Amino acid sequence: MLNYSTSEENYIKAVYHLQLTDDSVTTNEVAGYLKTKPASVTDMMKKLKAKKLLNYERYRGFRLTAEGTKVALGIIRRHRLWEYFLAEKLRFNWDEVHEVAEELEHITNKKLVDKLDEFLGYPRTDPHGDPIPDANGKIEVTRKICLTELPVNKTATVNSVSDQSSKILELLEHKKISIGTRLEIKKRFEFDKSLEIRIGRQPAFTISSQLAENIFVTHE
Amino acid sequence: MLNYSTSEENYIKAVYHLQLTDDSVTTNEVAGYLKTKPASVTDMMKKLKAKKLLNYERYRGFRLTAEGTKVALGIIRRHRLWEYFLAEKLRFNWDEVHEVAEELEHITNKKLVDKLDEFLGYPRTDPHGDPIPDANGKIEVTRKICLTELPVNKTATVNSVSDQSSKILELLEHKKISIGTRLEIKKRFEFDKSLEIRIGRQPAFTISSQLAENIFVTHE
DNA sequence: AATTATTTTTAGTTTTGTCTAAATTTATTT
DNA sequence: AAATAAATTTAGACAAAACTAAAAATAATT
Ligand SMILES: [Mn+2]
Ligand SMILES: [Mn+2]
Ligand SMILES: [Mn+2]
Ligand SMILES: [Mn+2]
Repeated sequence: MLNYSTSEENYIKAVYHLQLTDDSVTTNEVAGYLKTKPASVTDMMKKLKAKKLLNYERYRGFRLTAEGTKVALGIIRRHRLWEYFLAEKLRFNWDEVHEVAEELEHITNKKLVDKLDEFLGYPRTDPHGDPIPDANGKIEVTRKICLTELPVNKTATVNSVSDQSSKILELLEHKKISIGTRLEIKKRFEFDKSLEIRIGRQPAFTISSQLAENIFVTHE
Repeated sequence: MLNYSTSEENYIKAVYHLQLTDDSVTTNEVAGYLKTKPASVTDMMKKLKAKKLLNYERYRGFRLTAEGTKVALGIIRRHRLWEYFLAEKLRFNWDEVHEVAEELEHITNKKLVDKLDEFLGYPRTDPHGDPIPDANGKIEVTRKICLTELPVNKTATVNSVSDQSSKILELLEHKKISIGTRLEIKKRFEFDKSLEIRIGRQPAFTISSQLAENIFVTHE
């Protein structure tokens, strides 16, 4: 496996994340995601195409090749292992891990990564609930749904949260909701799409539609 | 404290290390140390002078300013904390830690470094026996001498080893010498400068002058 | 279908860090 | 004190990664 620059890696990862929801990724999407300019994206996409990491015909958008996907999963593995390390070992808050992991992920030394994985006890998910690819690049596909789609009275487990700011963290901590919390919806209110939810045997309480939209759960 | 590029940091650290033994550091010394060309060194020295990190008049060599020294100690702190982490937590061998730490040292996030220090239990020295600067940039000055200079029959403690290759590690492991080992010289042989040394009550054995030259000890 | 708007690409700069080759300065010999 | 050698700096080139502004292609409207 060849080595890629920090910049190349950031673009590869961006395309990977964007193509999860979108089948073809556009120049403007990548530019928006990385806070860079469209012209810079075009330059880099040409380079990554030349390295056979993505398919790209001009004006047609991009998708990672199998090789590109493998590279992306390596970066994501490192990113999430470091996030786990920062949260579990260094007691970082949930909203502080991402920024530092964004730098640590670019150190590709294989022994470092695999020994870190071992040291951490082979964690399955990062502090945001996202799955960590294993040393072979295999990643768990969790069929998660948005809390807004969960049927009433079906118990589900909080799997991940899409917004990762300190503002949502503050609210989630106050409501005592975290990754792994088991909960069920008792009632949905049509007027403001707010939800009445219950955790275990505790009294039910209400959460806003804005919060519910950012919570993802698994059930059955 | 401003932020410096990876490249700037590598040069700052090189000058720091070189000026420990040499009162003025030369262009060729830095080029040799960093495996770069003299012309590149001159370019960077101009830049670091402009940033007031070192004193430099052309053709006259360089020395770090107080500010430059502070920056250097920050880099060395990060380098040695990561070396300690790699050796103690990830069970890296002694000769494998340097290369990875060379990359990790450039992540300057203060919280990361200070929390790592706390997690490691505020270690005083790295796996090679070199002191780790504290969060304020204070570093212990150990009056260490080369084993070749230790008087006969004076017990001393192995403090550090200047060569950090796997070849010296192999030999030291075989001889059961490591950082912290207490030993004394029983006899020096003029012919080849070899030394007969003893560890505790064990039988004495011989080491070569080439090995002795790379071992540093403290005594009293 | 023609016009307008949006997206994407191209062309040309800029910054950082590296290099080679030539020029200059300093150090060492004769 | 010249002459020669070594070290250092300058000049000019190059690659990576970013940018702006203009051109080209595609998409959306009228
Ligand atoms: Mn990154
Ligand atoms: Mn994450
Ligand atoms: Mn380094
Ligand atoms: Mn060390």
